Amino acid sequence: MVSVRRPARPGFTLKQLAELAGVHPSTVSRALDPLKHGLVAADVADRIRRIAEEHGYRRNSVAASLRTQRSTLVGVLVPDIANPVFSPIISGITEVVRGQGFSTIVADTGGEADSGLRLVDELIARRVEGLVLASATRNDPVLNHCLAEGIPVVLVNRADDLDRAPAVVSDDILGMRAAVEHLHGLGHREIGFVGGPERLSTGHLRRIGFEQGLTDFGLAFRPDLAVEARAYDIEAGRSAAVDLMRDHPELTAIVAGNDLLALGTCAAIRGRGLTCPGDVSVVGHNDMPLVDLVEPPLTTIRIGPRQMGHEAARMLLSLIGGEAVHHMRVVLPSTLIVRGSTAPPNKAAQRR
Amino acid sequence: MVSVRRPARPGFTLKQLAELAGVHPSTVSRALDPLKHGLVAADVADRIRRIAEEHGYRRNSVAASLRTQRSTLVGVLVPDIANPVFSPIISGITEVVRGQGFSTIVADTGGEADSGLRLVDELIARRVEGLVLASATRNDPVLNHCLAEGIPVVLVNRADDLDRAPAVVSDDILGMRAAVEHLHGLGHREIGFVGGPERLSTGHLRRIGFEQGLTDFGLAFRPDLAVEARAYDIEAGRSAAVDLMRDHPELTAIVAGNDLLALGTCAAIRGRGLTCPGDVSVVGHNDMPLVDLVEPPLTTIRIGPRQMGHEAARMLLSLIGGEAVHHMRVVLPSTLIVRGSTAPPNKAAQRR
DNA sequence: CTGAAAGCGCTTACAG
DNA sequence: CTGAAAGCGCTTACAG
Repeated sequence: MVSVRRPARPGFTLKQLAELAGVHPSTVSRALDPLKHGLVAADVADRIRRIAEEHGYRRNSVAASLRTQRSTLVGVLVPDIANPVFSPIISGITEVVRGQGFSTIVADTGGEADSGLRLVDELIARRVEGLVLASATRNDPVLNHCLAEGIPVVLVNRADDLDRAPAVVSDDILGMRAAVEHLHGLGHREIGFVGGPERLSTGHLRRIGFEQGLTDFGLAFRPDLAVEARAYDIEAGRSAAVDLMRDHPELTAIVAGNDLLALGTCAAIRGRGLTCPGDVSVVGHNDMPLVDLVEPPLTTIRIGPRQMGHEAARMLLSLIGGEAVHHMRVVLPSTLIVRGSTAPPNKAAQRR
Repeated sequence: MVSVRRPARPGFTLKQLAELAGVHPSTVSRALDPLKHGLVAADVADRIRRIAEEHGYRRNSVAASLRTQRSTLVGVLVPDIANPVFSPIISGITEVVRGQGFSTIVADTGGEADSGLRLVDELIARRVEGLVLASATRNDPVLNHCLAEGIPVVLVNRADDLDRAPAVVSDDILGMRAAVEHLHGLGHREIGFVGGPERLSTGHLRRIGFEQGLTDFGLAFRPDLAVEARAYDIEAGRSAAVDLMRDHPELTAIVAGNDLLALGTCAAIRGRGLTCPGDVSVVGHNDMPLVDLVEPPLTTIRIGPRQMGHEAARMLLSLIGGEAVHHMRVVLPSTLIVRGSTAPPNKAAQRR
């Protein structure tokens, strides 16, 4: 069972503990520090720890932080904590930094740069030792600010255009090429793209990947085959897909920039009185929870958000430790997961 | 556009700023404190702020915290940050406390009491001023610990059996009664329950609500009509529903303790070669994202997790401010959302 | 192995 | 309106 500690005695400080133990505060400090209690005679250290326990001593890490100039705190900025892509990233980061005694402060920018800047200032005032930005745009004012402040910073899921900070991302380009390859293999030749915002590296690179995919298989790319949704959500995806299919009724397949855009695309397909995958196949990206249970179950590109968090945290800890980071962009592989939203093209649809 | 501040000068302290301005540090402290700069001559205050800006002064809130004995930090414990029920709760809490200058540290217990205790100790060492527990069981060791430590604490989503701490929850009982009412109205008379763990207030109260629902409509409750899933996830729901339907093939409807259990129940129904809602209707709880898009779209009870977060944060701030809290349990209403997973009973099914 | 001293960077009650 | 002093609770280089 769970051991319940002696209740805290409010205002019981290290100094008082030292008096009780009949030693100097510095000895108490050493005895209580796992890295230093070797410097103290074993019996003394034991006695101090026993008294600390009996009296419910609680170390004040605010005071320790001020003295050591280290907060053992890292900040994480996400554009939307409720977006299921970010929660495993956050967990992954926390898991790794906890191992080094760090805690994580998570802040939600709501996707707004102004709010991001305010939050970063607040985190800096709290002396966080480093920052992970999951919210970065391709040229991010918040990243500019962090760089100007000289605080260790790592990007995750999204990268900077100029690689001014290390980033851990999934292979956006290869993922979308795999999507096109899959559709081409099924026999599709008229393939469109509903992408995320171009100001985000994921929006930009996944579109590039789509284009490369077409080229890989000798299909002509024309700019109007790719539309840009104004946000990564279902409604923006639906709206963009409506436009795309209005201009391109010949399409038998659509690659989407993420799963929510894909779900919006499915809605747009139904809105035209068509079916997915009967008339139009759809591929998403991310493999977020429950997309295996929607109708039709979504074919998508699975990424490893938790691993991205792990890797980003490891890089941040290196940076904090003053080590050089050797890779400015760590690209994790992703996998095509084939489900029910893709099928060979319907001949009738092709004649439409 | 976004204004970029002068870069921080590392190690530039209030004392140095005071020297530059030719005033005493205490005057700088006052000039920079929005609540106190009225105490300083306007021209002096302006000059100080200008110099602070020019030199990239950054207040060290660690030092301020030590001096004032206030961290303006609150902690939030969740059992699983990746569970979409908790993200809006976290957002809601953060939104409210930010307004009072607080930041939020989120910690993920993974549902384990030991881990929760460790995390709470860490948060207390960081001198968080209060804690929101979204992870509480009906008799929670972590809550015991917080109570023993005397730290302000509020529960959210889940309550303590003895109401030893204020809690903000949705109306678990009424929600499940509404589910039964809906099914009864469709004509169902053989209704079962797949509930969450009884050690959680949601698991316990929703089952009670189910039982009351049966009684409301003159249907006999027998204990074996309700099974307990070992966790709030799809697989546990499936497994529990398999057992329930094996023992009760006559059921034409199943109420589930949350949406994931409901999705598991749907899987179990398909596993028996039956259909939902053709053979068995299913009702969930929470209305989590995407359950409107699964097949069949889930009939469920919608709660307001963000509002729960708001309310919990307001209560915590009151507690921190030393005010009395008048309601030990704030119960927010929930709403039945009817979708495709419920339909009138199939006569053939009833004869099975 | 232990102690004495200094100091991390702020804020605030007190005095003038 | 401003200054001087004290102190929040730790840690660590230095001395012995």
